[in-house]
Amino acid sequence: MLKLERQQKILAILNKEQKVIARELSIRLNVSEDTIRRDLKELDNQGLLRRVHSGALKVGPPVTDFNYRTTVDQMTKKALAKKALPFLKEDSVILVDGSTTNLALIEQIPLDFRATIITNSPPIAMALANHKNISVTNLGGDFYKRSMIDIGITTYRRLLDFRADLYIMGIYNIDLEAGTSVPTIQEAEIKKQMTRISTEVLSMVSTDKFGTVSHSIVGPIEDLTYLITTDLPTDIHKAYNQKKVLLI
Amino acid sequence: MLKLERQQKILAILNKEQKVIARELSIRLNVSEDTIRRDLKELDNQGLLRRVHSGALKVGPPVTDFNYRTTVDQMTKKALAKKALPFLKEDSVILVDGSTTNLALIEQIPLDFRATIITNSPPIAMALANHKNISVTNLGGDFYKRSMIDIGITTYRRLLDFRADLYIMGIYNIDLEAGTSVPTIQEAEIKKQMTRISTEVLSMVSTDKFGTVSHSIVGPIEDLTYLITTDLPTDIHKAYNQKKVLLI
DNA sequence: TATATACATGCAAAAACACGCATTTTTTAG
DNA sequence: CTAAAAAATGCGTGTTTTTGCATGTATATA
Repeated sequence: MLKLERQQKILAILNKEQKVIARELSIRLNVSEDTIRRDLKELDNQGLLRRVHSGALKVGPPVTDFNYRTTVDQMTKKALAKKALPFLKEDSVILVDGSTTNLALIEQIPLDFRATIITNSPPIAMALANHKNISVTNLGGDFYKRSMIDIGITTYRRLLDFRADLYIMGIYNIDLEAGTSVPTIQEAEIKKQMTRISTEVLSMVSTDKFGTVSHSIVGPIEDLTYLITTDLPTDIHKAYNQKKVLLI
Repeated sequence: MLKLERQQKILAILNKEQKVIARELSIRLNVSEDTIRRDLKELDNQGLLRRVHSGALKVGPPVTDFNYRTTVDQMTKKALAKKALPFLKEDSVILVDGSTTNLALIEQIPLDFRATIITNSPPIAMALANHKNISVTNLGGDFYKRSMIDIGITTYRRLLDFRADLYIMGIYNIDLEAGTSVPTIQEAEIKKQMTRISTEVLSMVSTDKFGTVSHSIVGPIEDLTYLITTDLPTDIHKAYNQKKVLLI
């Protein structure tokens, strides 16, 4: 059986049964569990399913999915946010895209902080409702519910009207060679453009995302000005220090 | 059963029943209490529920004063929403602006309803996250936090690109002679434009808003196609029936 | 205070997993 | 059509995750 054909079948089964179990699939499709695991990993990178221990789940519904996207717990996110906070300069223009980690950062911003924030993420705009001195601009566009962000052509074109001092990029996957990547091409395009119009780029990354690659490439590591991490193994730390990115 | 699947089930149960008890869950989900406890701990770390002795409680959405701006109680809003719902046609393009009453309506829409919804209200977009058959477009613009809507020139200009079958207008003030009005001129301009590009206009109004006027006029009563009300005094009812608006 | 219940911790077994490597299959180039 | 290259697959090995249980501790309720 062809690889692609098999993966289609997996998706079909998943669509019907809401979940799949690796061991079961290896029997039903007459291949080894390793092959199934490899398939599931690829499909997960393409955002077509959600890989979990022993199998995979159908993607969505969006709200739960949005909450569950990262396996990282609130503690890690808060730690990252705390380290990133000093890089937000008062009275600057900050571009923020959607991710639960970015949301955690936004929630840490002092209530009297002065800045202009541009975002394509409605949850992030709403989280800033109580900050009197932050003016918020929503980019708008086609609302992509799974990530709770606006994407598409109109979002892209709106970006042409802006310049930002700092872009806080939400990271799905990061790899030393491949750079940063995301499951959908629309998201990748938006992130590329956001990078282009910003002087500096900051990203917060939890350890488990290192060395993972997804379907659509956003850009090389060099695009990042600051890379905020916690508990990074020394070998990875060394490797990234070669690149011209400020590792925090 | 897959771990994540189980955790999703716990959240679903919690969402329905407001609280869960560890011992109960271990029976309902066929796992040991230890496993349930571990699940609850993880979910608590992710901030998805609040762990308490013997079980867990539902964690409400973060409260903003936006939720309580209007004096009208949730009951009235739900009653209005129920009356308005039949006017939403499947497969139509619906323009919705921000208001707590409109939000209540959106929340009543069946999960499988098919439509295109355009809005300048992030909360409304987010409320539609679970409706698979509704495509949502965010207008974007300057985020006006007090009303949680996007306003300003860019919002206005984005509206030039759209046509809608129905515009659901949030009402601040309504008066027989003065028509509908809002506190800020920006909101008025947006509402005017939304009216222009829509075939029909629907508004839900609670009794206390009748006979009130605000700073910026949106338009005459005749602009409204449908006016949804409850418990309207007969004298007001009669007066409005003179105008060519369908009073419900 | 007494007693049952809930809890944290450590441990062990089973299952699932990642990784390297050899083998097979498919694709590409000549 | 054939040979080389690339990709996909399966297997062995060691590691990680998940789960349930046993033990001792903490907490609630009468």
